[in-house]
Amino acid sequence: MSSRHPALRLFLRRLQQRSILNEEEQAAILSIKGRQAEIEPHRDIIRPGELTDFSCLIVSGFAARFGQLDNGHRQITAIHIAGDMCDLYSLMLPKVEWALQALSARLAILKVAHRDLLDLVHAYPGIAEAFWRDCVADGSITSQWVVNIGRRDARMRTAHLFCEIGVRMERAGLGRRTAFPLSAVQTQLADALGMTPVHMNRIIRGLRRDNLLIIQGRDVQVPDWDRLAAAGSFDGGYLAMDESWRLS
Amino acid sequence: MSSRHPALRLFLRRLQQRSILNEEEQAAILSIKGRQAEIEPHRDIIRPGELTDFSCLIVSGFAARFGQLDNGHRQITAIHIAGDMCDLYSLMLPKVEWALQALSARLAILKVAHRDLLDLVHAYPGIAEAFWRDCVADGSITSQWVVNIGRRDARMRTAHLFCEIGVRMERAGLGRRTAFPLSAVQTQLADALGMTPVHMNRIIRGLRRDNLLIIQGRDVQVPDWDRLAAAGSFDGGYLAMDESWRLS
DNA sequence: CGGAGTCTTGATCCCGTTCAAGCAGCGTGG
DNA sequence: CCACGCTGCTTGAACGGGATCAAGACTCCG
Repeated sequence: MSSRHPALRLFLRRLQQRSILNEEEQAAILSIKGRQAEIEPHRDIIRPGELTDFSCLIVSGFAARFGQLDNGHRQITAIHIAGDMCDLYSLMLPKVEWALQALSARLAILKVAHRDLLDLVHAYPGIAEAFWRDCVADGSITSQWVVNIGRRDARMRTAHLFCEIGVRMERAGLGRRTAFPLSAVQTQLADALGMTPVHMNRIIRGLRRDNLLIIQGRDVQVPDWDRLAAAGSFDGGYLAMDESWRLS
Repeated sequence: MSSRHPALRLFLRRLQQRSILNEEEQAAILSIKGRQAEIEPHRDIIRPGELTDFSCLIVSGFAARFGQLDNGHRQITAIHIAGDMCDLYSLMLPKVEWALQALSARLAILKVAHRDLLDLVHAYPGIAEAFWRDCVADGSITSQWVVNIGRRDARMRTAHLFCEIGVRMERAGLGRRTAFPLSAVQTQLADALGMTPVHMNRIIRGLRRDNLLIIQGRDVQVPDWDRLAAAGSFDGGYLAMDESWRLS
């Protein structure tokens, strides 16, 4: 049990980038109660087919939403960073269809009961709208992934993903878009981009050779943002994170 | 101006498949006012970058959400059928990032002012939740598309898409999953599945040769549903259309 | 020191693209 | 009535991006 958990500040900050919340609503968000848990890598937080009664706020680390195929292949459909309430949608559709899994070692989450979230939603219309809006933004990102995987070649795809993560990390206050931590192995990036680990490796090597990316252990650096953005023809509008949203 | 428009009945039916609405809320949905319009094919209903103040309820025909790339390539990220309020998400993020376009000739829509929808949302919490839930379901479908395009080969992908459309048409009361109208040309299906029109043609020919699909003009028939579903390893759970959702 | 996981590299193969052309249906206009 | 042009469907041939198979190298850790 914890109140005013640091992750709640991140979460509130996230919501406020897209929605306006009054004092009372802000306080209500910050007083959300949850149970913290550490998740080991490759361990499912949520298994598809289950009926859930909680959502997961990421405290630190990375998590991903997985789709799984009969033949054992997996496809990541979303990557979540600290401050994301990564399965907020399960509040509306508690029978989840997607596995949620730690991307990296050292994933810490805060499990928040649906009951508590629903109470918030019913008591504060502004919070309901903010949650709804965040679910829509999540969908916008997923749509962009469809475009990315469907119509861009491997190199563009990869550059685009690094741009997206960079911008999201920066806006979350977890780094700069040109320098941020990313603890995901190449196999997982491949699963996110719909390609094989071998090819993922070659593409990343290429990006490093061309000095578009510098990757050292868990740290990513972008020497020249504009060139990387051009290589991925990245336009962050779909992230719905600039101020133009702030109209009720 | 119209009230109790037939499309509103479809829309209400859609909402009620996922959410519980009381009498008053049902009546409120049915009394939504809108301006009907006929859209020509290849004409944008909504252009990306615009600020919208209305949403589109499809009366008849098909519409699609498009992502566009610098090189002119397009990727469809969602297909909408009659009864879909196809850009409900713009209610929360009025600055749209996606083009919305007629997929077929003979698309009729009902333009509904955001103002009216927001009034409904504020007056009836049940409607707000139903709208929110539908946005989440839309996101679930988009996630499935990521899996489909990212990890399935062309034949599976195609079979999967036909299964999805079949089930959605059936649930909307617009046909049976084994026999439904679909007015989309092969080029557009290719844009939805991230492939070239030429290859799309070959795959469809293959499915017809194997008697998995019968396509005559605008009508699709599925001689053996189970075989088609197997060919696409289709499991409709992600559509969130069975009754298990009906818990508030 | 051995083993597991990750990164790296090479060789070969194939699914899907690309380029190109022919064909069928259909509305339009001479 | 046929010629035409347009749009969508179909087919062939050749190419290439990414997959697949296989093995070696590095790092971390027990």
